[in-house]
Amino acid sequence: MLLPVRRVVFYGLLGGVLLVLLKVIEYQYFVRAYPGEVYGGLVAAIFAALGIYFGRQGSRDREVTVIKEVEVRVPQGGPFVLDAGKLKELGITPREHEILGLIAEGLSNREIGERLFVSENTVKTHSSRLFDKLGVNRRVQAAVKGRELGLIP
Amino acid sequence: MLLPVRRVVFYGLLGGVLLVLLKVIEYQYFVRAYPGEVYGGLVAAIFAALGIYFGRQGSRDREVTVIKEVEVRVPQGGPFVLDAGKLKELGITPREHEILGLIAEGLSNREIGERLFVSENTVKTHSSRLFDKLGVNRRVQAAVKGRELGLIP
DNA sequence: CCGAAAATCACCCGAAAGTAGGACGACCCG
DNA sequence: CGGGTCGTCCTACTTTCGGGTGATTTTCGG
Repeated sequence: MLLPVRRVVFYGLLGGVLLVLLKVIEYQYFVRAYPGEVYGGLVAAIFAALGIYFGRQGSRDREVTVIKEVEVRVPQGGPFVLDAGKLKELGITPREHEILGLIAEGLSNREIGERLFVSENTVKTHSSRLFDKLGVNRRVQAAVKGRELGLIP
Repeated sequence: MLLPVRRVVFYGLLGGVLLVLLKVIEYQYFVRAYPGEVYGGLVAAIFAALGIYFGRQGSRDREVTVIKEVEVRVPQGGPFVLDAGKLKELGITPREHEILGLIAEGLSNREIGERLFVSENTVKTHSSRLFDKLGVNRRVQAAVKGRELGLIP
């Protein structure tokens, strides 16, 4: 979109050009052949059209900013540092650790399997062993404990 | 805002009135006193102004919805403060909130029922409605979202 | 290269979780 | 009073989880 000032200038120039143009053809046959009302009407129509065009142009992308606030809550509190020692201490393998993270995000075994391109059965095996190592028997508890131990954010 | 059809009609009528008006004053002194260019310029200016005005009118309330992401950092270091507004906003009842907390602790439905001295079925009903209100369909997701929204520690 | 650890997959079965619908009493409020 | 919300409980059904057992394949360090 052009700047308002520029448009005004452009508009003025265009108007001038048109007036000149009309004045030129005026001496041809137009105005002589038809009464003054046609002349006025023609000018009126042209400028009305131009006015509408530029008027719209000027307000085309005027934004009525409707603030649709989407809260992105960031549970901050310092950057997460993984407790690698705890992992080794509990004998948790990388794969199991990965699955722990996905469990804590609320994914089902099926979804985890799809994301990691393995079968649901595999996920179950991993999570089962993970639960053993964490000493829990439910995935929510695994998530809680994993967070407590600093294994996941 | 007027309807497009209506505006066109109104516009046409207004144009006619103006033409008539001009024709009337034409026989007074205006056109006789000034050359035809002034006449044309006048009409042009008037209609250009009208065009701009109505052009803008037509596109006045077109709104562009801008989605603004507002990051809200949840204070995590300090003591937990419950976001009671969120509770009301989501229509979560006290009982449902209570159950959300127990779910996030890793309790099973049966255990929750025992702790609250209600049947497991009741817990299921509550949690089911809770999931609806939170827009989730698994208890782990409920726990995650509940924490994100500041509903639980 | 060999073996242990890790990762993969399968099958079964019971328990838990979740879905869908209805029902009923308590309470509050216009 | 009627209507709305809340809490409670139920049946019936489907899906997901968790536990157990066993087996094959990858990977990687010694």
